[in-house]
Amino acid sequence: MDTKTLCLGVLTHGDASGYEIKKAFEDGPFGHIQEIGFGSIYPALAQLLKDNLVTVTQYTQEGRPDKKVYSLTATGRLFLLDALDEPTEPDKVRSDFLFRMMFAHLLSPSALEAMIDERMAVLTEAIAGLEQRANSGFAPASETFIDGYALAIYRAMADYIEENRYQLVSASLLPQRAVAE
Amino acid sequence: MDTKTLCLGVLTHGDASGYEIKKAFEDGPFGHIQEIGFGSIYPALAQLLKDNLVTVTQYTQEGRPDKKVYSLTATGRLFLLDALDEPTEPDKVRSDFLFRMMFAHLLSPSALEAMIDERMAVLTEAIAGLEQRANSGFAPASETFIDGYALAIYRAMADYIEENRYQLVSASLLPQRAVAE
DNA sequence: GTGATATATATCGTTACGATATATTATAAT
DNA sequence: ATTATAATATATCGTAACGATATATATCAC
Repeated sequence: MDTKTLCLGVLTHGDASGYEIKKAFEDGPFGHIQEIGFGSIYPALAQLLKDNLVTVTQYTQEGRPDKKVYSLTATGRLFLLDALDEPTEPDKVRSDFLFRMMFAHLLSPSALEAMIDERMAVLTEAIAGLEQRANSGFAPASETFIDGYALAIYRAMADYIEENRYQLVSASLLPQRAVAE
Repeated sequence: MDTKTLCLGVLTHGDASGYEIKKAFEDGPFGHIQEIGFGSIYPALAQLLKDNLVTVTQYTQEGRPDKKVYSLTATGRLFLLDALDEPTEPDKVRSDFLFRMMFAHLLSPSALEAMIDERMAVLTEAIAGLEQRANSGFAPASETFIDGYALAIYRAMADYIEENRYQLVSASLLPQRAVAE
């Protein structure tokens, strides 16, 4: 799923600027699907415009910079529908945290504990945020489903780490063979 | 965590070729951390060699292509240790599946069911593989921890989808407003 | 008042990704 | 028996994405 298709997806929820599309992938309804940066969004929007999959209207704002609001065209909508019909790619994960845990035996116990504590803090905060959102107002079925999915995963992560962290910490307390050899 | 550091990480487990490094990120101990392709690995190894973080020995094999086996240098090991000491980046996820679930209301019920069934099949297979590996032999604490972590997440995903899929399917049965408007 | 956060777009160099090419052997299927 | 596929092994190349940076203003907290 490339950035262009991702942008088209957000635009089905209503017209938006590049900045607003980014926000949708941060805290908004697309927040747990993936992250995208401005360096991907603006070139993608320029390309979509060239291909007539979106149109743009420029709004002059007082105080703030001009806003370019993009709208989906009929062709754009069909393009998205076609993309949705293609085979689903497997999920892609990259966990800097897990990579570090792979080298628990090379870390000092205190450094390791600090990493795990930091990770737990991030998870606890994410869980609290999702719980709050779940109890506040109405959302479309898809958003409720995805928020619940993310919540279930974060809880599973936090529970697992809390119950098994001692395994890594004891490995860290052993003589650091890999460094010594 | 860039590809170069990822490669150095694998090499702490012993000398390896580019091909073997890729395998380590497929089924091996690094399997649940992230994916990397040859297009990333070979240029990374060339760069590491240039920077004297690894050395290479070429083995002429009968039948098979020549094998270039890379070894970590002392400098390379220090480089990895320094990288491990830097702030941990947040996990990055990109889920083509969740993106599609966001548009459940635009899909036909049968297409949606097929996507969910396919996803469940992938998860069930991953869970079975991890359960088998958990009951077969001894592994370092870090690998046991990471496999258990992955297993906990896959189970949480499968359980959640099985219990909440009806929410999406009923949304799909409603008139497709977005297309009709 | 000073620094941080939010709004808003854009570019640019480096990285990474995905597809493809090449070559051989072992195994599986028809 | 023959054909196809998977596995072993390296490498490149065009495209896509990422991360940092630049620019500009307003609000908000300390």
